[in-house]
Amino acid sequence: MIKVLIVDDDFMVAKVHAGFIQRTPGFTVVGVAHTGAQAVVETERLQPDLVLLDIHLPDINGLDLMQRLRDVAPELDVLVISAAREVETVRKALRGGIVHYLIKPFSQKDLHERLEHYRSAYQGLDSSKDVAEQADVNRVFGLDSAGAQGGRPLPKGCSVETLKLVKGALTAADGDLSANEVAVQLGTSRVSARRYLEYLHAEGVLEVRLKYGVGRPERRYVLKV
Amino acid sequence: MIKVLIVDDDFMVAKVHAGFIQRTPGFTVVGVAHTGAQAVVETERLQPDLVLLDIHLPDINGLDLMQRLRDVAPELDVLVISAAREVETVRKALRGGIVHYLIKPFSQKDLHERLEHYRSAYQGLDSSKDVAEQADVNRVFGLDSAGAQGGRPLPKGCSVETLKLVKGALTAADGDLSANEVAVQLGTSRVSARRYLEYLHAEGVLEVRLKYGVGRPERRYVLKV
DNA sequence: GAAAGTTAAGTTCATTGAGTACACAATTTT
DNA sequence: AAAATTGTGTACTCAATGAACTTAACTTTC
Repeated sequence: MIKVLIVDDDFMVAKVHAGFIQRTPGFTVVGVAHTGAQAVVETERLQPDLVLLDIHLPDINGLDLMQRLRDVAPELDVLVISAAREVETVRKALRGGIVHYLIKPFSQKDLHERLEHYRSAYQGLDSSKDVAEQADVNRVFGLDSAGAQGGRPLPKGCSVETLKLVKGALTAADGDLSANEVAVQLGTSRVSARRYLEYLHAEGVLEVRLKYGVGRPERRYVLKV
Repeated sequence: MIKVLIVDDDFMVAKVHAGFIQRTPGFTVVGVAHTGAQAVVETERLQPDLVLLDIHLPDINGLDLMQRLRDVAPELDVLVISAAREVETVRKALRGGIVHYLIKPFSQKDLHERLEHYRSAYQGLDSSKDVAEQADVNRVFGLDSAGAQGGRPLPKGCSVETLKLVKGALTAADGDLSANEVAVQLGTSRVSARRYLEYLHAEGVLEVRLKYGVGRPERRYVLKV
């Protein structure tokens, strides 16, 4: 569980963020601070993994606060959330080694994406490994060619929604599935199921095994690795 | 022209890097340093925009050196190039606000990509602008592709009133609704209903399920739990 | 070992809803 | 009062799917 501390002077905003993060699987809100002083105290006490930091605070500039928090907890990661969009502020924050800089107002989806990215990128780089691969570092900087849907734009005649369903079916399945089985499971036609399966196969996500019997052999699809 | 300082204890390596960067349009090598002490002096004297920094140095740890360089030139960006792949070293560097961390050995292509990225991302965020857009920040983190959706205050051509009606319809509905059903219920056109529904979907408020039948599948919208 | 038999893969295209471009009317700004 | 702006609708094009079909890759039979 990734422990998050929210730092925002606006009570309502802090509450909303807290609620959202609490509902995000894998994340838990361990505390909320409304001033820089509180933030330092809470960081020391709670040792969060991640701080959601608003730049605008009553007692101290958020960027300076960031340095203080790092003194208290060197392992701390910071996600800046701010309405401040002056280039100098942003650049300074970037040089401070932040996880991301979200400019208000942003949608729940934006925040959700950043949290997911944090989990997969930064946390994949933790104690479970001793040495990092270049791929791990690239992931942090968003160069993850495979992972999310950021990649190439699906062939014409395909939808993200259906693709997800197909992936889901394969993940849920214990072993391999035929196009027909996938179709039945999703409620689509075999033709559609096949479209997506072959797409995933072309992408290198799936492996195909032939199952022989009477008649033409059946193509059975399995997720790789 | 982006001024680059190379810091590497190996003379040959430094020379190779320098040659490569010199040949990269838009970049120029202003100096080379082989020790941490030299690096500090040269940084102060030459005021480079970017430092190519090897972690392994004879007189000081590269990560500590980075802090010193920042003291001398706060505007400095750092691209770490190192054979060091201990996770702790990498994480520490990331928290130090580096531009990227390239693990040796790497190809010229890798370096070239990082330089191009630096130019388009970081330099696009310089004095020419006063305020940054979310898109600018995303570019730094390599999210230039899909990230769009800048303004939260509703897309052009939408009203809060209608938005509320749409939300209301969804809340009242027991299950999911199609754009058409929402339209009929509100007395608006399907197009308008869709506008709001897709907006809510982009916001992450709604979920879309496809209902398959003959012909193109129907998008059915449900409020997320 | 060729022909027949069997089963599923692969293709075509009608169908139906999604998505877009632009026109329009009601505002607000100049 | 002319011009820009905004929220909506009309009329269209495009896209995701499945039914019906043809083709392919095997096994079995003689």
